Amino acid sequence: MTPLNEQQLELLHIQRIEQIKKAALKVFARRGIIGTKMSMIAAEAGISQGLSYRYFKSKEELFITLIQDALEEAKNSMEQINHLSGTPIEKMRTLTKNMLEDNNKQFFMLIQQATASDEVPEQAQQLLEQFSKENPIQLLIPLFIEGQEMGQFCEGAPNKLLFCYFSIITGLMLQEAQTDENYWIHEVDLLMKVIMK
Amino acid sequence: MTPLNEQQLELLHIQRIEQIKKAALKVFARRGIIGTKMSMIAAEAGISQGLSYRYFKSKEELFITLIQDALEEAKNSMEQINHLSGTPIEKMRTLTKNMLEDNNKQFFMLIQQATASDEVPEQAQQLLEQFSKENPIQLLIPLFIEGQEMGQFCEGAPNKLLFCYFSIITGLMLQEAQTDENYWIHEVDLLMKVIMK
Amino acid sequence: MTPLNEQQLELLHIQRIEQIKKAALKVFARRGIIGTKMSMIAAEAGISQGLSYRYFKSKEELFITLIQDALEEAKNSMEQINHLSGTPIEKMRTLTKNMLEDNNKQFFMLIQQATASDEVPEQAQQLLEQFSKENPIQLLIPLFIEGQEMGQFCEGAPNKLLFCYFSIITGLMLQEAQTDENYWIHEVDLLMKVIMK
Amino acid sequence: MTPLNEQQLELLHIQRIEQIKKAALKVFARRGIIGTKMSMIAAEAGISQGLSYRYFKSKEELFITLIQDALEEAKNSMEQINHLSGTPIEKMRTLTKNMLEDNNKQFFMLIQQATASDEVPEQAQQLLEQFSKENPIQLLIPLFIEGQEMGQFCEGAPNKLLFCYFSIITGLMLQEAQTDENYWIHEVDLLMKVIMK
DNA sequence: CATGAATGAGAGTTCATTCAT
DNA sequence: AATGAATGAACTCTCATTCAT
Repeated sequence: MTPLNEQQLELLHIQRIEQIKKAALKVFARRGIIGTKMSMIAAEAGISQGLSYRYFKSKEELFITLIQDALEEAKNSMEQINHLSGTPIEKMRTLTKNMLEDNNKQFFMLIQQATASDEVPEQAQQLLEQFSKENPIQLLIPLFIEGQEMGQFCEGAPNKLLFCYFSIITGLMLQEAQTDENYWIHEVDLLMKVIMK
Repeated sequence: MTPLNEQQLELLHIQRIEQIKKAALKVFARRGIIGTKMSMIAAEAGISQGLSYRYFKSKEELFITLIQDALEEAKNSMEQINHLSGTPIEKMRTLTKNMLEDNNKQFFMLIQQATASDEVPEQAQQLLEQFSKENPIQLLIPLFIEGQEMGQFCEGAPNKLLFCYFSIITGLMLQEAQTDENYWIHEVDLLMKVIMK
Repeated sequence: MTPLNEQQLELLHIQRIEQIKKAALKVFARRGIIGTKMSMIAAEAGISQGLSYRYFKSKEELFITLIQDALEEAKNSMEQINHLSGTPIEKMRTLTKNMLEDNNKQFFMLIQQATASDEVPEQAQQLLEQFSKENPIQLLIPLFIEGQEMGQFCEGAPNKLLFCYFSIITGLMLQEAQTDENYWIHEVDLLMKVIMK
Repeated sequence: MTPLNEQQLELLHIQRIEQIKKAALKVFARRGIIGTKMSMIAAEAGISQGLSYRYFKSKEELFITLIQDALEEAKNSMEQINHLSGTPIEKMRTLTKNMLEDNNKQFFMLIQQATASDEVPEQAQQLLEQFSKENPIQLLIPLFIEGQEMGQFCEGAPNKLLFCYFSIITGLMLQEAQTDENYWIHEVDLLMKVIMK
């Protein structure tokens, strides 16, 4: 039993946190905060019931942490789109595929669960509202205008079109969430019809 | 010696049931079956906690009853569309507006909540599966084909287009569900873009 | 609607009380005070749920009243035995048959239920204790001694024999209570073996 | 890293179950299933309200388990009587003393409570009915006949005599149940008079 | 007087969180 | 650090009692 040095302990600590967060994300995304029992997360992570509490003060804190991650991830996705190369359509297609990917889908679902429920912790509520105010979706507007000017995208107020576009994504994910399938990732072009000419 | 006659009692009975169902629908639609406490429904209906149990054996039974109503309503909407007059586009527009109306929106949300959750009562589960099998959405396919033949609707497999179309509706409702606004009902035409040429 | 005069009202009042007491006795005797719902008594009496409360302040009061009646009845049975004619054995046989009769059986069961349960109202508890102290069973002791002197009854401490005798009665009633039969009333002599030579 | 090894945990688990069953038996035997609150059992066992639910799914399951134990115990008592040595009278005397012992008395009372109540869980009902059908009391009949042939027991249909005999036991226990005394265990011979010549 | 709808306190049960080991 | 047993607040549901009609 050689004691581990500080660095190794630190590493283990981080790994544990990630392990728990990953398990929690999977369960929260599917079942929401109320529908999720701490025992489910523990089972999913393969640890004991009490252990999560060494790393997160409460179920709420764990949920809030994940919401933060999810919003950050969402923001990143939006920001990075402008660094891609290609036409507006190609960029949107890439973004769409990215969102429908498994990992991001869980983040997306988590946000959806949180947005749709009245049961989210106060602080998560605030993060969501702040996100909604910052509205990173706005970051896509220049891209949209460019697309419209190029004649690729259809006419209309860009923010409305975008809102509509994200509604499809949301709706599809909810359907898919039940089936564990990844059908629509192959039908991206159909989804994009709503914004294309 | 009964102060009220049978007819009056029967009427009051029905009114109470409707009152409770209305309150329950509102809360269930927003919060799902687990997130909803019977005390919330009672408060919403302006009655005491115990009273609901004179009219519904349990929270589950109340929920199942509402799911039944919602599915019936959905089926009716689909069936009646063919009795409308007008072009396929006009018919779809009517259906869409109908769905986005407040009352139907709540039914829609309820079904969404039930479909998305693992915690629904067995019987509700079965009703949803049966509905899914019957797939009343199929009723719209002839309309779609007609629209495509008339050149109003875009090409593509009708069932995919329909699925996509309902995903938008779902997504929009979820967004709106939080705000109690009725914004998109005014933007029906934008939503229909996805199915139109 | 000729108004009834005071006497008639008084009569109705008494009849109602008897009606409720009779129904309550039947249900209490079988199910005990906790196992009995006021709605059961109402149903048995063929009246509405609320009506009992015009005649008895509470379920407890109704129960206590019946305990009083039962104890009184028991005392009477014991007292009257000495006014009967016949040998000690004949007297005991008469008493036994009397107890096993349907109406008295219910009183007996009620007392048994009350004695055996910890849930009886305070006041009922006191009545039972007082009865136990007065011990009307003692009234039978002279009869017993007479029987022993006549060589009809077996030897032994009369109070022990009596206690044992009543235990048989109790036990039999409990068995019969389940079956609604009146079997043992025909086997009185077997029961009496315990006290006879 | 588990502080206790598996064996120790297993042992603690069994001890807890026994602790809860013992407390529950004591309370159920006195108050029946309805009259018993889970909080009473918890208090009697010196544990918190929720803990019982780690070991028994519900109050009903706990009750059923105890009924099973009680019936098993009863059956064993009957079966073992034939393995004893001695005359029929001596055997019955042993059985009687055994039944009046404290632990068995509680089992007996539990069965009595369950038989007398309409509120027992379905499964407990079935166990009781099955026991009643198997009728282990029949096991005593050969002993009885032997006793009659030896001239120790009185004449008469053995099953009637046995029923009568058990009624005394039942009745006595009910009396004693209130007092926590063990008086009659010293007066076994008096009880046996009913079956003896 | 009589009804039965309505109330609300209290019981059974679950589960987030704590704690002994 | 890790386990899982133990706690107790909070939720669903029942039923004695009250009250409008």
